[in-house]
Amino acid sequence: MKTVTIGDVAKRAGVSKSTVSQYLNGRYEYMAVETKERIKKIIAELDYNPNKIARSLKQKKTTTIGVILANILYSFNTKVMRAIEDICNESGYHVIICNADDNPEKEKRYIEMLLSKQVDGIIAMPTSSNIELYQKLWKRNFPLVFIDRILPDMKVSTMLLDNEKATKLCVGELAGNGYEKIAIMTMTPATSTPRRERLVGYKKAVEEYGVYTNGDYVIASPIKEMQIRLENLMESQNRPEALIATNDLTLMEILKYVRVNNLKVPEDLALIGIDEISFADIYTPSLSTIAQPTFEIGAGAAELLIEKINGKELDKGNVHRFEPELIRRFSSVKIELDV
Amino acid sequence: MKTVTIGDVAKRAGVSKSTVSQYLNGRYEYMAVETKERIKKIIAELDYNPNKIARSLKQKKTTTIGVILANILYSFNTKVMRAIEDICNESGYHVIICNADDNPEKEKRYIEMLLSKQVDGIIAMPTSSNIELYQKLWKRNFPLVFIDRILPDMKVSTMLLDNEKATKLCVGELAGNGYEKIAIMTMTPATSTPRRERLVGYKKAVEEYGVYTNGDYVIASPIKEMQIRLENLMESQNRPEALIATNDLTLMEILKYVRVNNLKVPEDLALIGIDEISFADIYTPSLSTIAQPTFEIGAGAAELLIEKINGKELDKGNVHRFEPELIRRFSSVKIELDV
DNA sequence: TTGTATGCGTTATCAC
DNA sequence: GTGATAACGCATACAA
Repeated sequence: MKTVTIGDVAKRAGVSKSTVSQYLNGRYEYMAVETKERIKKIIAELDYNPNKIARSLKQKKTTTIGVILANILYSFNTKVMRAIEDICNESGYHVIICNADDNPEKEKRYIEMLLSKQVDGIIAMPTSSNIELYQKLWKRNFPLVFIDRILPDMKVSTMLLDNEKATKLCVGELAGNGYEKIAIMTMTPATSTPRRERLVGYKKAVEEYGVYTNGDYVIASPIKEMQIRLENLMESQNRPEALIATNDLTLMEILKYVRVNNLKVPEDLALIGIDEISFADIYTPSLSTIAQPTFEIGAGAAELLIEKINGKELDKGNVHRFEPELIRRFSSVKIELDV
Repeated sequence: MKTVTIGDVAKRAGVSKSTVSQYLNGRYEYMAVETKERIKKIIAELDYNPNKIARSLKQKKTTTIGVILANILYSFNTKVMRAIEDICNESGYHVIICNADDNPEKEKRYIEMLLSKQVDGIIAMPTSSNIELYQKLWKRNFPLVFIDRILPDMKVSTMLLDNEKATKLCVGELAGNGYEKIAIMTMTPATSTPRRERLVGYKKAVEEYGVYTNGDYVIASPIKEMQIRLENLMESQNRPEALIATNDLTLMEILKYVRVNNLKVPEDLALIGIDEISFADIYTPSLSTIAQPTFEIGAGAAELLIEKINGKELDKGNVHRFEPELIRRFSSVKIELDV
């Protein structure tokens, strides 16, 4: 598979490399129609495909970006990724995917590899352990957009849900349906931006709506311990009537518990979860959720990044909050009569 | 952000570019320990990061591969992607993600862009409309591995499920539980490899197990028409006792129908689906499924591609079949007594 | 309108 | 042990 270069095309067409280059870059203005046609023909004949690596070297532009996220298997990330790729494809960018697994070492290696590959920009859901590295990029004015997480001490443009509002919607929905004892469950570590903010939103909302809460009603736990924590909660004398799941994985755990213990939803326990899950409409009862505008978040990040790459610095490190949307179904409703 | 090059390091260290290059590539053999240390220090000082684009140009190797799939949002694809990226990361490869949406035009553009970017190899779930293009690559001996779909007239290494066996397992499980009227539902177009093979498997198995079937029991339909088709099927006088969903999306549609019509599973309709869905264990009743070894398929494709890139052509275009696994739960069981 | 020369940052081949 | 120099394939002044 010996590669055919611009030189081969030039020779065969009896013109110089520059002329072919002109042709390739659409600068037909000062070109004879016949040369144009000849070059076109030869290119087809030789099946010539320009080497973008060489082009990138010269132009210092790769039309490639890197996306660093925890794990593409998580639904939010999958959707965000798809949105990013869509926008990038429209604009002629390629995207390199990096699953950093919230592992700072891995994240660091990815960042360095991406830079070394001269990507034009990076979109990341950053861990908080590579702050200096990101800070370096940011200071160099390297195109950078964060998703879902805010890092201290640097104003990098960030796209994320209005997390406080999301939990506020949860509490509001449950309170509005007459539930007064509302607990919340979240994954640990509870230090990442969304988890932290969602808890804050809960606390504020509980106060605002005047519903009951106590320390035991806020459960932050690793996935594996959730069943035990749920058991403790539900067997306490002050058991809640309703439970908020701060993300899809947590909701799944709660549903497992519900199933094993044969609880009736919402009679025994009303539920609402942040993140729209695939089976919300299929489950019985259907599950009320707070949907994130995942597509908008991903697309927004990609659009902004591309603007930055193109030097249109319309955004100087703002935090962009996206609206959560309550999708009311039946797991959060108050059932007065037996059905 | 003026970039620091190997030349800067060389100058500052008082050596030549060649020596720095040697250092970078770990050829310390003939290098004085002190030069080595000096270079090391300078590199740290200058925060030098080698430009892999330049390196790629010279070496004709980008350590990047492209993955072309229909849509990362589909669960099978997400998992396969994650597996590929894992293996690639271990081996120092980067992966560019391409959502072709089963659109031949898009697919073609992606292939050309990837080649133009000099990727070292491509993993694809190909449409059948770019056969000539793939054939060209294959003839050039360009590293290429397919997943999930077999294309005629070229022996490209392909990783996919033993699809016939998958539906055979479905029929076997249902028949073994005493169901005798077993229908199957698949998405159209039913021409892609897995859909075609799964139908074949069904037909063979129905014969083998001697259970009843007829033309109406094989439903191939676009997603949007499935509700109507299901209604027709279930309201016919010869309604099936059990239904096989050939993939997760189809199963979702069936579950919607079940919910709307308040059917009892498995009493009114037993179910089993190919693809392990996230809520199989949470749904009531739990859902029997045939799991694909998605991780193994993705990892296998990546490993083989990397071997090919490295010229270890251990595999000459074989078709690798992966074993489906029956996960028996309750939607396929025969209930004799009321519970 | 087209050609020549040079550089992009690196590696490879030889000398020294 | 180390250095000079020529590629890699393309783009861009500037010349013609």
